[in-house]
Amino acid sequence: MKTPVETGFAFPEWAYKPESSPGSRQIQLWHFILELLRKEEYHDVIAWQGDYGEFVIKDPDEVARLWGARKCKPQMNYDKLSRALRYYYNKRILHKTKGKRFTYKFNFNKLVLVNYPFIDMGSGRGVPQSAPPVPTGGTHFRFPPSTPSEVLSSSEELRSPGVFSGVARRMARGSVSDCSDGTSTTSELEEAAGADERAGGPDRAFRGLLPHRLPHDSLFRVFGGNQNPAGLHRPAPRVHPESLSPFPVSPLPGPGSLLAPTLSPALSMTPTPHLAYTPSPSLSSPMMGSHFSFNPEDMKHYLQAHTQSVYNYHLSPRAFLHYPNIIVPQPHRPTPEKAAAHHLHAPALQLSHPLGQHPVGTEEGQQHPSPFKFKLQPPPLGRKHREAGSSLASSSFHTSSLAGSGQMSNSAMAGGPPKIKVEPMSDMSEEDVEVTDLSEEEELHHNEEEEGGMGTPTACRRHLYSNSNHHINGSVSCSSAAPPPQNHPDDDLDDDEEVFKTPATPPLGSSPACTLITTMKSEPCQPPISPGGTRCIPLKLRFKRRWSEDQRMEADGERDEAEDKKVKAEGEDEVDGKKEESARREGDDENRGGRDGILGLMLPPAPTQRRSSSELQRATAQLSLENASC
DNA sequence: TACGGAAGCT
DNA sequence: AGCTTCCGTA
Repeated sequence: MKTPVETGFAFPEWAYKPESSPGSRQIQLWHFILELLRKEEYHDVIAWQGDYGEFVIKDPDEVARLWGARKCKPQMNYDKLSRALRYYYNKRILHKTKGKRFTYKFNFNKLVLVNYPFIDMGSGRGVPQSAPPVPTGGTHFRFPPSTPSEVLSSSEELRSPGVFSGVARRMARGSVSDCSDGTSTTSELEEAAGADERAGGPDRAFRGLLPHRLPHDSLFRVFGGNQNPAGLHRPAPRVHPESLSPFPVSPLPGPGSLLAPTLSPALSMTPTPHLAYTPSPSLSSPMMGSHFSFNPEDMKHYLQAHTQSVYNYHLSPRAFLHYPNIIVPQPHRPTPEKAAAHHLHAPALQLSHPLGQHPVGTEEGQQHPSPFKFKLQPPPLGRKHREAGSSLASSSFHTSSLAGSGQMSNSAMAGGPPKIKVEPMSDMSEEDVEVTDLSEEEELHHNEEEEGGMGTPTACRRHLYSNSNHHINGSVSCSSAAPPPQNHPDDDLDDDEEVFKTPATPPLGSSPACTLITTMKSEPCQPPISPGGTRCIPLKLRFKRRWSEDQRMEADGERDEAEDKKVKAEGEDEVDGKKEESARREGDDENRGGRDGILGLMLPPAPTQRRSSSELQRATAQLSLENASC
């Protein structure tokens, strides 16, 4: 096995430039943390530990000092640093590992998104510059440099996945340069970096991080794995308890790896797709074939994967929509079947895929030529909100509504009430949650069926949920037929919360939509997608729904948050006290929904579509066409 | 030790 | 936006 992590991971420079800080050259704390984590020399100060993505600050004062040096804030201390970290809770970049001192955990989902912020599929020419060793020559992928300057140096920097190896370091330097502390982290880091480079160059660094060379794909995968935190399957992942990167990468290079039992379902779900799409040949191969190509299909998969990630991780679907420069080539329309086929190829993956794919993915993704803007940071709800979430309304779901949620819900719900043990909402940590999905197998079957036949991609969004967190077993499946939908038990509200929040109304399509989120809500799940081709519709619906939500979200987003907060404030006491109970009640009441997870399910009234955009329409139209084909 | 509001800075 | 600083609370 390789240690994924050894040094840490490599994020392409652009990874460090979240949309959130466009243009900002200042290093962000989380970037900095990753940087430290990546350097062995800092392992005594901060290191990966525990679950994937989980790290412990061994020497808070030192970390604070380093951070202060980097930011030229001599007054920095752990108290302040930790405040900044807490600030990330809301952004969902991090969450605290409860019960473990100075231990936090990254939400790689977001990071993942960040990783592939700009994909220009439109032009066939793009190549993933940032991508590590890219197997295939011409890919459509292109990772535009955040800044022009970066572009210049791009080749190398971008190329190396090693995070700081290239740009990051530079950035660091630049940012730090002003401060001439001697202690500045920057210099230290730089040195380290230099060492790395000398040693092997970017590639090397990269390798160090991941098992083989993990391309972005790998990263995705990893993330997925990480995400699963549930620890469900944790089996394979971590090689070294400590130095490790958050990515539990499966040792298996090829598709097999994906499928590998060890991988958690979650992995398969989220990550898998990614893998498929990833550039790296070895990894990607499973689904796509031996080599990854940036052809439309691949891209589609890729998008799907992203989508999945979004859903899985509770990222707001909006993210996709907003995705800045994603241009999906519209080559030939990918047939759903194909997508399915891909999924099928990788069994394990498949399972996961179904869910994930649909959501945005595949068809949608491909179909839409229009560029989406991606927002990395969905409006985070406060914990309380989430917890209270149940209260529901507040947040409302973002959800993903779209398909993702729908399916998810379906699958989750449909899947029969999986028994899930969920911790009180309050606790989001994945670790804590244990979920058992009784219906896993069934779900899986269903999924297969769906994919294969009905396929819809939709089917399994649920996995996302589960994957994302809770699926312990790893089996991820979506149950199409399953009866009572269960909400997903989500433990990790952080990640999931958004997901759960779905608009209550199923706007667009009511129908078939079992797949749609609607299901989640209350209706027992209707058979998700009926084999008859329903799926086509669902996609549209989903798409629309998503769109609607997206629209709504944007409009309401801030407001919602505010409301949430209010709610929280108002109801907090009550909610807190009752969280668990209420959650359960909800579950019981609705029955369909999972218990706790359900909270999220409780959806607020459906938002009305506020507006439509030409792009959307176009996309929809395209989807329709595709569907028609179905 | 941790959380999160509030205000302020860049 | 992304912290930084301060502070009250648990």
